[in-house]
Amino acid sequence: MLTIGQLAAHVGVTTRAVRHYHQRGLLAEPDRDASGYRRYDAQAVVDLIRIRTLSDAGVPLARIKALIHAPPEEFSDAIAEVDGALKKKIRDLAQHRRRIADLAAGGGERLFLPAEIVAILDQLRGIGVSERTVQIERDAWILVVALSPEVVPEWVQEKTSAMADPKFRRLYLACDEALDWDPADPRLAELADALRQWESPGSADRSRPDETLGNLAAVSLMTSHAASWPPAWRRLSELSPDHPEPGSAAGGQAG
Amino acid sequence: MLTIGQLAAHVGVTTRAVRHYHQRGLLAEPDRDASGYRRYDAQAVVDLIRIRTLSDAGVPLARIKALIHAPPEEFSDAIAEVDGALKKKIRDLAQHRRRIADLAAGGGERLFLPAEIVAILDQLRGIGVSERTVQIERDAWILVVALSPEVVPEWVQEKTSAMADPKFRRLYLACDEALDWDPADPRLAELADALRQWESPGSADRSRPDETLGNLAAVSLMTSHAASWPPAWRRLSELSPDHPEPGSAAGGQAG
DNA sequence: TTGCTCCTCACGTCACGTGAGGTGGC
DNA sequence: TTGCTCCTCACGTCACGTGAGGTGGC
Repeated sequence: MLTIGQLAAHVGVTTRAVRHYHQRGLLAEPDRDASGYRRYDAQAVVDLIRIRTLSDAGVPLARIKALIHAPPEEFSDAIAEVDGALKKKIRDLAQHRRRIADLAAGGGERLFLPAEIVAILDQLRGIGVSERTVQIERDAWILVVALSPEVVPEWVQEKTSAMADPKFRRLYLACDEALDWDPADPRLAELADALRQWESPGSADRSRPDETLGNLAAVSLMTSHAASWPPAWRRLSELSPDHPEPGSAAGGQAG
Repeated sequence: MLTIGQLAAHVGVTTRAVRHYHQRGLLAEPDRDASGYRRYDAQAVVDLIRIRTLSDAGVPLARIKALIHAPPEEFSDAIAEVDGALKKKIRDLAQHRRRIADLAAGGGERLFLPAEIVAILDQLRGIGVSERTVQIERDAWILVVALSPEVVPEWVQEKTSAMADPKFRRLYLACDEALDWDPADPRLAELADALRQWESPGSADRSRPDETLGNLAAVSLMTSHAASWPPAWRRLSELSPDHPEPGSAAGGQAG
């Protein structure tokens, strides 16, 4: 016969856990000895290991209580279900390992943006765009993805084909340099003109009305986001009334 | 700018969780709009995803709070540690899958007894011992393993070599048949004589004092366990004063 | 006698869940 | 006007952990 401490130690749980299982009605209260101590037989070891095996597998105590007294068929069905849940949990944990690895790798844009957009940001870095501007572009994309995920494929397409145009790349770099200019700087007007003159390579292929309607929400979102832009860019935006977002992720425009 | 619902939905958490992170100081409280609603920018999305990635990986919120403001080196050290914990958790879950599979497989003695003892029990079943007697033997072993694990290898050895002796096997089966006899049945005295006459094959090789001292605790344990035996076996025990446990797991005796 | 185990309350913990009661936006 | 989202308390949940205060066994 075992004391509660011997039972608990052998099964690898605390005495508090054993008492908790008594309280919840999972494990039968054993007889007491002369001094009121609980005395356990071998069956209690078997019962406790069963309880622990299920509990360690993630089964809630209330469910374990029901399963203990369930017919064999219901029990084995439940076990199959628990096994499926464990498999899923293992897959999830493997996924979490990949995600914290992304976290460690420099902060990991992969965590909060789809791969195509990460590729665009890397391309910007590749042509020499400053990290500050890349961050502004990144933040714009994050908001677009969060609020209007349905426009993302189209916008990515436009941005990608724009990036293939050397003129666009030059304009983007020019906006990048203008980041800290005085809003009264006369060169901003020139830059605004150049932006207006640049034509998106893909823009001729699309039907205007669809695009306008589809982007309405996203454009208004970008406009509110523009509040956090540097002064020079806000001025640039005022100088280009057709283009409310000079440095944004919005399709076909330099930033 | 995002409302709390939009932010939460995009990151895949509840609004309650976001407010909880504000309360715990993990996520900065953003500015409010005219009607007192929280308004989030892209950085909040980034911060929340970071928090969630760590939390999903099992890092306590208090630790996440410290890590967010930690230098990069401490951060990556912590990530490595978290990754190790995840690896361990995955191994543990794989182990739990194996254990619930044992549970489903007929209740699984493998769960609460070492393999060599399971083999002994299966051998008993193989020679035709009743399931009731096997259960008594099983329960005896469970108590021995729990209370005196150090004697187990020796007792297993003795029991295994005894089982190789045809005379022992016949005696064991005889005790099995005697399970429900009347305690006054005269055949019990004959059986007790036969038990006394049987000599363990390995007993001549051992030094008596060592054995006696080493088994003292276990023997007294078996004696208390004997209280749960059927009446005929208790009588058998009285008739064999040298052998207090006729049907027990104790080395060298028939059961 | 000392240290260890056992006993029974009963409050604490962790990361939120879940109404309760009320207001703002479309 | 209706339904949905937002707001702030504040108590509830799950599986125990952790003393508090006291007694029994070696």
